[in-house]
Amino acid sequence: MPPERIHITTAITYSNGPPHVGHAYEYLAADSYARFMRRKLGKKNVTFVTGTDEHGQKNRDAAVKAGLAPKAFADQISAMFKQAHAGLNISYDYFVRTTDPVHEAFVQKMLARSHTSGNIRFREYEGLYCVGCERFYTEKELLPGNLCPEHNQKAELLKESNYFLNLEKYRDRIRDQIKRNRDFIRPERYRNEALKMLDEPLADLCISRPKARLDWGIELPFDANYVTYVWYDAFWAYLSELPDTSDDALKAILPVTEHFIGKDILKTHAVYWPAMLLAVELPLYRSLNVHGFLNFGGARFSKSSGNVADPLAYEANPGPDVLRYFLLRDVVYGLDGDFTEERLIERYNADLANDLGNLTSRVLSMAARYFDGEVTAHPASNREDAAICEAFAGVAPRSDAMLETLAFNRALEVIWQALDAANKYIVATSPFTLAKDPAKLPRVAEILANLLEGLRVVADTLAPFMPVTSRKILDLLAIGESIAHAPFGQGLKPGHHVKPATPLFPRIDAKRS
RNA sequence: GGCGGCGUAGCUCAGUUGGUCAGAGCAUGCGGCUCAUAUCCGCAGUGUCGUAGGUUCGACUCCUACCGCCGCCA
Repeated sequence: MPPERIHITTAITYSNGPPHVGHAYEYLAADSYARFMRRKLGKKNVTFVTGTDEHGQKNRDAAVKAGLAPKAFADQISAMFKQAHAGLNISYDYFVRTTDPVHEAFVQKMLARSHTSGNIRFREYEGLYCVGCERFYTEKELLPGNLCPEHNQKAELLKESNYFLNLEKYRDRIRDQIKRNRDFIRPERYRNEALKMLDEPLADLCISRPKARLDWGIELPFDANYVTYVWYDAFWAYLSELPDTSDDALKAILPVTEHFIGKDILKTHAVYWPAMLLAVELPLYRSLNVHGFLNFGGARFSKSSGNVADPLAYEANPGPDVLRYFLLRDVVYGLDGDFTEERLIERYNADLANDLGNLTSRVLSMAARYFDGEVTAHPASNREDAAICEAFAGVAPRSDAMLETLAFNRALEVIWQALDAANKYIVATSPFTLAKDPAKLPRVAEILANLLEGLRVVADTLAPFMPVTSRKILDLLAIGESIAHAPFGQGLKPGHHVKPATPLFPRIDAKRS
C-alpha cells in the first residue's frame, strides 16, 4: 500500500568533474518516478531533492589542482550539475548544496543532538596513514609491507583523536528493519548484500576530521578544532532544505522517503545513514532503490579513456527525451546497463520513429484527410474493436503497476505493446480502404475515434518517462491538462478538433555517425 | 578464502510453484498493404536453454561437481 505522500531523493553528487551519462541515469530514473508519483498522488504530495556534495578531501584536492579556492571550485561544479538537471528536464523541487548555510546549520544541529544524547564518543585512534591519500588504511587494505595501493609508498603509524559514532549499538535494529520490510532495500540482491554487511559487529564510524589535516568541511558545534566527515555531512542534504525541518515534520517525511542511489554507495546508505538517524531518534527511510552501473560499449566508464558521454548532447541531437527513453527502456533497474550510441540509435529508429512517431503520424493524417481533423464519433466498441479498446484501457494501470516496482523497462514495454496493437488494428480495419466509400465514413470515424483516444491515453501514460514528447502529442491532439488523465473512452468527444501530423522523431540514417 | 549472482536464437533479454516453455523484441529473408517518417501487416527460421552427472514418468526450471564472467565481504 503506497503512502499518500512521498519524498524522493537522488544521491547528492560528489563529483570533481562534469556530469556524464552515468549521473544522468540516476537523475532520470528518480525524475520519472517523481513525475509518476505526482500524477498519482498530486503535485503537493511529492517532494524531490537533488544536489551537490561539496565538502571533503577529494573536492578540496580537485580545487587545489584547478587552482581555485574550494568554494569557488564547488560553485563551478555545482553550476554544471544544475545546468545538467535543467537540460535533462529533471523536475526537482530542491537543489541542495552542502555548502549552503541552511544545510550547514542543519548538520550542526544534528551533530549537537547526537553528541548530547551520548552517541558520539571522542577517543584517540592509532592507524596506518598514507600521506599521499591523506587517509587511514586498515592493514588488510594495504599491500604487503604496509604499502599504500594508490601511491605504493609506506603508510605511517599515526596517532589522532577523533569523534566516533557507535554503529554497533544500532546494528540489530537496522537488520530487523531490512528483514521485516521487503521493500526497504530493493532490488532484492542488494537487500541480501546489506543483510550480510550487518552479520558481523560494526566498527565505530569516524565522523570528524581535525582541521589541521582538513579544514574544508562543517565545523563540529562542540569542538572548533574539527570539521565533520563528508559523509556525515552529505546524508542530511536529503532533508536539510525542506521547508519544515521540525522534528514532527522529519518524523513524518522520513517514513515516506525513497532514495535513489548507485550500488557503489549501498553500504553507506544501508548501514551508516540508518545509524545516523537512529542516533538522533528519527525514523528510517521508506526504501532504498539501488541501481547498477552504466558501461560504455562494454567497458566501464572512465574519465581518462574519454568514453564518458555528455548527456546534454543527446538532448540537442537526436532530441529531448531520447536519452531518457533509451536508458529507462534498455537498462533493467538494479542491473548494470550498457550505453552505446549505436544502441541508442537502434532504439530511436525502431521504437520512437517507427512505432510511436509513425503511428501518431498515420492516425493524425487520416483524421485530417477524412474529417478535417474533427472527431465525429464516440470511441466505439464493436466486436472488432473490443480488443483494441481493452488494450488502450489497460495501458495506464498495467504500466503503473510495473513502475511501482521500479521496472521502468517493463512499464515502457507495456506502452509499446499498445502501440503494436494499434498498428495491427489499423491493418485489420483498414479505414483507408473504407474511406473510399462515402457510405462507410461513419465507421471510419469510429475507428479514428478509438485510435485518437488511444493516442491520448498512451501520451498520458508516457508522460513520466518522456515529458516533452507526451506534451507534444497531447498538443497535436489539442488536449489540455484537464482531460489528459481521463481513462480511455472519457477523453475526446465528438466535435473535438485535432491538429495535422508533424513528424515527432525523424528517422536517423544509420550511415550517419 | 567466504558468500551471492549470472551463463537461453546473430544481438538484448522473458521464462512464476518442474509437465504446449523452447519464447519476445531488434537485426536478416520472402510476401502483402498504402493512411503513415522506405513506415505498417503477415510468414520464415536458426538454439545440445554454460559443461558433466544425478533426482523424476518427465527439468531451462530441483540437487552435485566443474568451467567462464561479475559483484559483495574478507
